Amino acid sequence: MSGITLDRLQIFLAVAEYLHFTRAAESLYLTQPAVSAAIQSLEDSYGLRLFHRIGRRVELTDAGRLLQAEARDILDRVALTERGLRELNEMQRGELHLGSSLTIGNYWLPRKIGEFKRRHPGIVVNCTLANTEEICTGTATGAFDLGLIEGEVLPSTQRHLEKAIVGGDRLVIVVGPSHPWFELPFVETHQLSETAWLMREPGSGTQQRFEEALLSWQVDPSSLPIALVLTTGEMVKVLVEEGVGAAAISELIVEKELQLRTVRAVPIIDPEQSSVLEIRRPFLKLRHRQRFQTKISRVFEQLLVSY
Amino acid sequence: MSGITLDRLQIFLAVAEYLHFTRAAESLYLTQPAVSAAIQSLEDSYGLRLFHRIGRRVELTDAGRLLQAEARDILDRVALTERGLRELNEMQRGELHLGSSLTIGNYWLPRKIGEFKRRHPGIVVNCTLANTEEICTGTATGAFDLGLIEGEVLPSTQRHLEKAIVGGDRLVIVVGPSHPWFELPFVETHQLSETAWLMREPGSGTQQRFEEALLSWQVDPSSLPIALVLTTGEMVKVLVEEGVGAAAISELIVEKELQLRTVRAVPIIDPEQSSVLEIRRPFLKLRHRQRFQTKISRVFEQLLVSY
DNA sequence: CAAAACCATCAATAAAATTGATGAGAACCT
DNA sequence: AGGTTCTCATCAATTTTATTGATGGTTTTG
Repeated sequence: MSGITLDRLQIFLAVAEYLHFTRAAESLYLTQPAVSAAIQSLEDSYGLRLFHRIGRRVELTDAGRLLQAEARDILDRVALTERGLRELNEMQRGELHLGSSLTIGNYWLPRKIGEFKRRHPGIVVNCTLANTEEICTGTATGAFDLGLIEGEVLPSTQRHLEKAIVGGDRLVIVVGPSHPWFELPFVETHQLSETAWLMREPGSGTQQRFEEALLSWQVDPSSLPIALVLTTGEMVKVLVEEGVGAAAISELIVEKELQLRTVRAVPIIDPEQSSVLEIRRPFLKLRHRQRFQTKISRVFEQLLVSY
Repeated sequence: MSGITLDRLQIFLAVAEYLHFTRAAESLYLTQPAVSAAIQSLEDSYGLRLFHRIGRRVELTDAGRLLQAEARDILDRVALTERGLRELNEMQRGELHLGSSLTIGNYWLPRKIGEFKRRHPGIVVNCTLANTEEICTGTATGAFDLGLIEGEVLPSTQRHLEKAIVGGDRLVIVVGPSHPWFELPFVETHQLSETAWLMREPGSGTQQRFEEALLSWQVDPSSLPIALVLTTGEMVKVLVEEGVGAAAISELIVEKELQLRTVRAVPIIDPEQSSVLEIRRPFLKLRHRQRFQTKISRVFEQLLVSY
């Protein structure tokens, strides 16, 4: 009895089109009285007539013509909105906000994103590279749908975040062609302090993991002669190629260089057990515990763990 | 259970505004479960979530933000349509939203509104006084049916607005009875710097126009000794009566005082041409270019330009 | 002038929204 | 920590609303 509803507008439009209550009713799979009632409630709400009932013919009044134009507009708008929501759900469009730490973002994630874009070209993927700390807080506050880090989760955000391993890499000890180790089949742990080292800065995940590994091999990290401290893996790589020293670096960063033999990954051997030592490092996927996850985010997550 | 309805959009918007189901329910005089049900049926219809439920906090999702914008648009449209229908009925009820700058609103518009109310007593006239900028944006966004300003149209809104001159006023130079100029037949432009001045603040339309006029008379505005800067014409008027100094002020504001001879409007003469100088200023009527104009608005507009 | 077409009306039914009460989970406050 | 409060989800019952099928009155048509 009260006011405009979308159903009534729909009915009104049908009547305005056919100028015929019964036919309009049929076209909407309704009965004729339902249509009459709908039109009447519109008319009663505003104290005017939308149709002239001239005998058994129906014509639009001025008010009816006004409403017809408006109703079309409104219903079009609603249809557009529905389509927008549906598309959002069916992943024909939408956004995915990723936050990733540097190594993952530069060397591991691009393939995943590429695959995702291939399957869902309509989705805009927005990937922010930052340090672990920023990825954790960003994921906790909702700036990112998913976060990817190599290191440990920032403790203050741990409560809000769910983590899972989605991959990993190895740190390898690399040297350039002019380095004495380049031709050696392997190096033993106690030899590590016999060369100059290129290091990442202390805060970096790579550096932390490397020192952790050294300790587990009973090597004192401070016994290694440090030639230079650099802030990106890129710089380390180039200087290793130049022969400035040895470095621990993600295998992902030097993949091409290893193929081209401009650097070599020297196996490290534990002399007591004669076993090859490896420095493995997990990649963590972070997600807010409670925040609702969009379908897009779920699908991407699926893709991350799939291979 | 199915699809969009206007009621549900209304409910959704309230929740999106308050980010609080219970408060949204109260604001609409509903119970909280009704609100929950409405939101859920929207969410279920499209298989997505509109709100993050994080603990006891509620946040909009991307989909929610999309819907919020659309819903506002749709409901605005519907409201406009409803108004249009009501007003079409007869001009016996309805609303007219005016936005006006201060001088016009206080001294010029009341007569117009009075005349309009005499002819159409059933129409509720709602007149908002604000500065030029707010009138422009309000008219552009549809908060006002018509806007009235003295100055220039805000550039960022110009695209949406249609302007027309509907009147104007003159700025007059006034002094109180104790002022030396009170008895002079006229004052020449070069004498203007020989008295203290009461000014409006720099942003005001009156002040802008006055300085513009001074420049056109080859008088440097900064050469005028400023006694006081005030934020309303009212205050300026009273202090001029007290003899504190001279001021440029709309003739409309001092109409009664001129009659009572508590202030005098001193003619300003260009000494070279011996001609009386005037500061005229147009009043502009603003209207949205595309938005549907109600009958009431059209009628009022007619009245504005009629005399 | 009868027959058909058409919309309005009505009582009965079906559907839907709304309510009030309750529960579960998280945040807040000692 | 532990109790309290806040908040949204859920549920059965109720009220409101929409729809139906049948019918009646009016106008057009043949």
